[in-house]
Amino acid sequence: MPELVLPPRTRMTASRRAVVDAIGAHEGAFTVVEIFDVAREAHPALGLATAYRTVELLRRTGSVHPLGGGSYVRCRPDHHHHLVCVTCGGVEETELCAAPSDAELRKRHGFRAQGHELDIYGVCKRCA
Amino acid sequence: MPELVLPPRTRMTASRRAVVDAIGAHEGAFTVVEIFDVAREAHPALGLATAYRTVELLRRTGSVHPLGGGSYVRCRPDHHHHLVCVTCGGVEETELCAAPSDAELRKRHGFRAQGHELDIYGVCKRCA
DNA sequence: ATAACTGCAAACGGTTTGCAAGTCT
DNA sequence: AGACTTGCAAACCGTTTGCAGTTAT
Repeated sequence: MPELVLPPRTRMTASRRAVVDAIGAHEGAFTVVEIFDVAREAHPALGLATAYRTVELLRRTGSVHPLGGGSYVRCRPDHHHHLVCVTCGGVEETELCAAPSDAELRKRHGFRAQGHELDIYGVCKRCA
Repeated sequence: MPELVLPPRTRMTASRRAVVDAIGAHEGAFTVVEIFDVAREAHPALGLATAYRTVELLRRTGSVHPLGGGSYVRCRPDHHHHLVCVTCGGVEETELCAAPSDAELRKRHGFRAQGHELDIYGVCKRCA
């Protein structure tokens, strides 16, 4: 289970607890607004700006990863991808990640995604 | 070479030509604003809204694919991904696609992406 | 002739920011 | 006390839309 960690010198307050717990309980990709709606049930005074700020803190520690289009996923320790150089054959790892959203896969294919593997082909820095 | 095709009942005008040509000449991922800037050199009267509308037309025919975060790629005919069911082992294809942007890979890793392969694992519709 | 298309400017919606009040240590 | 955090509302910015004039077929 990946941990959801805040950066140093930050406090775990009731507002942040609500946001972190909502993310921890969520399956698959999420948007800040989705998390906000859930977190507000536990902590009705929560403001949307605080939800955005808390997700940003989690992103800084690498606890969550933006997929683009406003959606995020919790990062898993074993979740990384490969940059394969077509010139020298070298393989490098990257934590950069993007994949079709769970919602889109569900809607278009009835498919419930659990994880993915991504290999990117191109020319590495040394060969460029 | 993937074709850039407009939907039926649409006209190929000078404005659209400029946008389509700019996309055709572009390598890798692009944003609408980037394409707009290039297309406007060929057709200075071009409006930003028309650039957005034209990219949307190309998306409808599957000629380009949104990656999220506002960036797009031209779709290639051989560019599709796999949905692998962890229950029955079946493999389904999808045209849904997302990958880290070329710009991000370049900035973070000095890597020049050319293509990628993506396998998504989960539970298919029949097994759900 | 007429349905499609255009640029413009205003509207929109998600995200960020400034700030004065409140809270944790 | 003092740094950190909050919710609010205003600002921001990329994108979409309404519209009156123009163009392709």
